[in-house]
Amino acid sequence: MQTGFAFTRFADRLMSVAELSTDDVDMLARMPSAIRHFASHDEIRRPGEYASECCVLLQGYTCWKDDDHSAGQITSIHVPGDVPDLYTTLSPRVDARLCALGPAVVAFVPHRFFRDISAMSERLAHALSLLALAEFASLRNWLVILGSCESLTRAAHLICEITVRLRLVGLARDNRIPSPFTQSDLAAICGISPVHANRIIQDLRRKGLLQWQARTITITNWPGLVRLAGFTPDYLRLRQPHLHQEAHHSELLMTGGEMPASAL
Amino acid sequence: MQTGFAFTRFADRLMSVAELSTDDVDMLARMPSAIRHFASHDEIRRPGEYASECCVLLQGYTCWKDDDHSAGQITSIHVPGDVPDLYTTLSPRVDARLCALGPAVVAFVPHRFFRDISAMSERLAHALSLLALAEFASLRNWLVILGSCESLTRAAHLICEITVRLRLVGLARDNRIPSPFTQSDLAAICGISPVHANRIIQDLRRKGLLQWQARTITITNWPGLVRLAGFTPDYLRLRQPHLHQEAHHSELLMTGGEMPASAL
DNA sequence: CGCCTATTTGACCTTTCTCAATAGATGTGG
DNA sequence: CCACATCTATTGAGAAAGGTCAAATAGGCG
Repeated sequence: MQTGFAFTRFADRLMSVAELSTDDVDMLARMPSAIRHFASHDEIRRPGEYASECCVLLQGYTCWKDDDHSAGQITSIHVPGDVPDLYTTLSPRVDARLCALGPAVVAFVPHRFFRDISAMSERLAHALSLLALAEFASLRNWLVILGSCESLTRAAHLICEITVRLRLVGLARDNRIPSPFTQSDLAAICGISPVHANRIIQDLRRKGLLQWQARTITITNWPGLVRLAGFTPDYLRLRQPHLHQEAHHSELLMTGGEMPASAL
Repeated sequence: MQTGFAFTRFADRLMSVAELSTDDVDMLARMPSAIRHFASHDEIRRPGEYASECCVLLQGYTCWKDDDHSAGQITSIHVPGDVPDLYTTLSPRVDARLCALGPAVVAFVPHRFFRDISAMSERLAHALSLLALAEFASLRNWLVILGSCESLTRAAHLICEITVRLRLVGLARDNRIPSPFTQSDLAAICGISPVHANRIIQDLRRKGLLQWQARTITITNWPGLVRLAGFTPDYLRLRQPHLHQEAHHSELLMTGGEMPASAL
């Protein structure tokens, strides 16, 4: 993951769900931010806090973690460009724990900024709404996965989703994604035990779908992974610019040019 | 469940998350609505639809159901006063199936109404935001339950949640809640097979926690059910009016006067 | 009464968990 | 650069939870 100006990943993310004008992007470019670095498993937000700014993730991964019910279940993960606590602009109380999954770089952006750009551009206001709705839809989709898929499918789906979301902001162009998190982290996302997570990963390796070494996951058979996961990116509520939906999806799901849409 | 004017349950629901003035309530009372009745498992909204009004549930239960991944996993259920598709005011596209769980009565209220009251009352606008956030938090909580609890706990938690949510809008004052849905419906919520759901319910009965007959669940040991479920209503993001948090919770969790807060 | 749907039961199988131990990697201070 | 401490990954074995299939039973309703 390479560094750009603070706003660029966020702008990419917004444009993945809504169309923006160049004026809008210019406004985003004026995003004020205090940049902080976190080490793996550092706590970025804690339950009960009152936030006056939002966290725009610049590099790495973060997740919302719930500690209440025994296991530290992870409810969502975030990639660069995401704003995990965007909802605090509506009600500032934080009700879960935001943690870094691996080293992470975060820009703290005052709520005021989001209010200002919403007031200045109808289009940006709408884009922010869509971003929030996309997170809602993602959460619902993950709930479906947890409720109705076995663990192998869950893990495969997770890796597909991370890959596609990274691509949306210009990362993971090859089929390699950074995996600075542990297998236990993956287990906490998928709702399975760490031991079982390990067996699942070995299974994915044995099936020739991916490798996981040196803190990097290399997907060696993307169409196979997509098929195993039953992955379709509809739920990400992506804008489909100038493209028929199927064509757009196949583009996202392609491994770099070799795979026809029929692979779905 | 008894019928009132269309807006009353909705007003109760809003007041469970935010304080409203009498003016605000008067505005709600002018809610225009087209009332429709649905039979069990009827489809109220279907994926791909574009909504121009919201569904305010008046009587019965509804749920969002996802058909994509094999089993028809249910992602959330709603009680009277809830507005399952409130988010369509931000983006009208419906992306799941809204179904009646048992006979249900729904008021269709134009988006325009919600926009109008938001424009007229800052307080109401905020209340609507909080309502949306509460749904988000509920979803996240349910995801934690699915990811980290075994099926007995899931079912117990579900019944606790339904009971408390009914109480918020003045229903289920005794420890009886209507259960017009099938055990298969419960299974689709808890992410388990219908056969297993049946065994779980029998388990709850055998433990003396509840009865389920004549389309009614009678909770015979509320503190026991709460303890088994590890249920705490924090995630519902309820307003705690004039009460210390613990006191408020114990009030909600009480069976009608006999149970001290220490039961938690 | 008879049909249809929902609930219940039993048997068997698969998935997943837990516990416990081993091996590998990473990082730190000497 | 090594030795040690620590965290992470891996493996095995036994047990628990949950799924599937099939059949029997019980309600509800025309």
